[in-house]
Amino acid sequence: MERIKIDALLKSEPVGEKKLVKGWVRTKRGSKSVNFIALNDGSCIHNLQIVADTENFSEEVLRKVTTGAAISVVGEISESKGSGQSVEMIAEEIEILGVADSEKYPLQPKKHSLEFLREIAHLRFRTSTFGAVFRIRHALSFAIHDYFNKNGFYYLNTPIITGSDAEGAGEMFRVTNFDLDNIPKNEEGKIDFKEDFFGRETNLTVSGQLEAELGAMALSQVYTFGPTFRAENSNTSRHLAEFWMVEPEVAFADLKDDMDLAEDFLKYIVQYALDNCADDLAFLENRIEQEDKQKPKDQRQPMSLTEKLKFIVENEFERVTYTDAIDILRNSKPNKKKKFNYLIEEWGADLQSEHERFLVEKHFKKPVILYDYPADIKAFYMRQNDDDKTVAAMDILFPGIGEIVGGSQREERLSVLTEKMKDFNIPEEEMWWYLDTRKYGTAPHSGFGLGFERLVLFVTGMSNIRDVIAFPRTPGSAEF
RNA sequence: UCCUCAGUAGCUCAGUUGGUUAGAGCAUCUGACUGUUAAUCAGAGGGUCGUUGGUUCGAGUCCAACCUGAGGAGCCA
Repeated sequence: MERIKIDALLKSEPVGEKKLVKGWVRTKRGSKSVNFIALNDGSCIHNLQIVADTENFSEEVLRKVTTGAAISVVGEISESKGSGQSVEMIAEEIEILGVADSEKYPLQPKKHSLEFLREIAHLRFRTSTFGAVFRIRHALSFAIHDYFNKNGFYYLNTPIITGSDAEGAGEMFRVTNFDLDNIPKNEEGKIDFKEDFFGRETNLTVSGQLEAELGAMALSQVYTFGPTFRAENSNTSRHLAEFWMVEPEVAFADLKDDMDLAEDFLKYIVQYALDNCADDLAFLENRIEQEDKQKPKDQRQPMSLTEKLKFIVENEFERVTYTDAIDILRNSKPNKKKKFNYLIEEWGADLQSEHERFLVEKHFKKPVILYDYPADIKAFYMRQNDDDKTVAAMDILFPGIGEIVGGSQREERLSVLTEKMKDFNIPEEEMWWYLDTRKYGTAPHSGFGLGFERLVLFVTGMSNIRDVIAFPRTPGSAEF
C-alpha cells in the first residue's frame, strides 16, 4: 500500500477507506482497553489521531509507541467519536520503525522554551512551532523565486568564495588552505597569499551585489538568493554570522523604480504566505497570543499576526527622505524631552535603532521607506544626487524588525565612481572588472538586498532570528 | 565588543536577614481506569544548586573571576 501524507488524508477525509501512514509519535494516552496516538509526519501542523484497541496489539508493540518514536500504521479512516478532530484512524497494523527511549528523549508533550529547543536544534523540527516555522520558511523561499520568475528576472548564483574585499559590508571570514601551523611568508615577512589555494587572499562573500550588477548589465534583470557571511561580533536577536540574502539588480532602473520593486515584491511574498500557510500562521498566531497573556498590557502586540500581515499588503509604504525624517525626529516628543539616547541635533547624523523604531512604530505606524541619505554614511557605489550631499539610497523599515531591505541606485558614471573610490580608499586595480561595466555601455541601474531571515521573522512573528534558520551560526556557536 | 538580568531534578520554576536531611508542577517509571485531547487518579525514582576560588563555625543564599544563556546597544540584512 502506498503511504498517504497526513495533510492529504485530513484534507480528503477518506472515511471507510484503508490507508497507510508513517510519522513520529507526539503523544500517546489512553486506558487499559484503548490507546490514542497523536501522529505527525511534518506535512502539516495537525496530527492524525490513531486509535489502537489494546486487544489487537501486543503489549510489546504498544510499549514501544512512545513520544518521538517513528511508526508506520495501517488502518481504516473513520469519523471520530471524540471531539477535537473530525476523522481518525482505527489501527489494524502498527510497525515500530524506530524507538525513542522515553527516559532519554528530550522532547516532552508540553511547551518547551525556545532557548531550550535551540540547544537541541537537531530535534526541534519535531515540535509544532518549528514545523510551522520551517514550512513557512519554505513557502517564502518558493514565493521569492516565483515572483522573480513571473517578472522576468534570472536567478544568478554569485560566488560564495570571493577574492574581493571591497564590498564594504562588514568583517569577512578568511578562506584559506594554509597549514595554520606553518603559514608561508614572503621576503617582507608577511603572509604570502600567492602560496594559498587561489593564489590570492580570499574570503566568504558578504554580498553578491557587485557580481549581480555585472549580470544585470547584460541580462537586464537578475537576482541572487544565497548564503552570506559576516564575521561581525554581533550578539542580537536580529543578526547571524551566516544568513540568506536576496539581491535583485535591475538595469535601466532608478531609485523610484527600485522602491516600487521592493514594495511590490514584499507585498507579493506576504500575500503568498497568507494564501498558502493559513494553518501554520493560525498556530503561530495563537502561540503569540498565549505568550502575550503573560505580559503586561502595554507590551502586547497591537495587532494579531494575520492582521499585521494583511496590514502590510493593504497599505502603501510611507516614503520619506532622510532630510524630512530628520525634521520629524528633531521635532518629536522623545527628542525634545531628551528621551532618545542619541538626540537628533543636526542633518548628517546616522539614524539609530530607537529613531527607526519611532518613525515606524509611533509616527507613521506602517512600513517606512527612507531614501536620499547623506553620502558620508553610505557605501561608495551608491549614486550621487544632484545636491552633491546625498546619495540615491533607500532602506525599508518594518515594525519590530527594523531594516529589512537596504538598496540604492548604483553610481553608473565612471568619473564620479572612481572619485568616490579614492575617498573610500578602495584600490581601483582590484575592482577593474567592476569599473569595466562603467567603461563599456554603462547605464543607470538599481537593486536592493533583503535579509531573508528577517523576512521569515516578520512573517512568522517569531522574535529571535536564531529560531527561523535551521542551524544558526552566531559568535561562539556553530554546533550541529 | 559594551550595559543589564539569569543559571537549583529531563523541562519550567520556588527556595525567607547565611542555619538541620534542597521543594513544586510537568515529564519518566509502576499500578488503576471502556474514547482520550498537554487525559485523569495513586505511588516511586530522580540533585556535584553553571565552574573555580574566597569570606564564614556554617554558603543554593554573601564576594571575585570565568563559562553559558537571554534582553538591549553598536555593526548591519
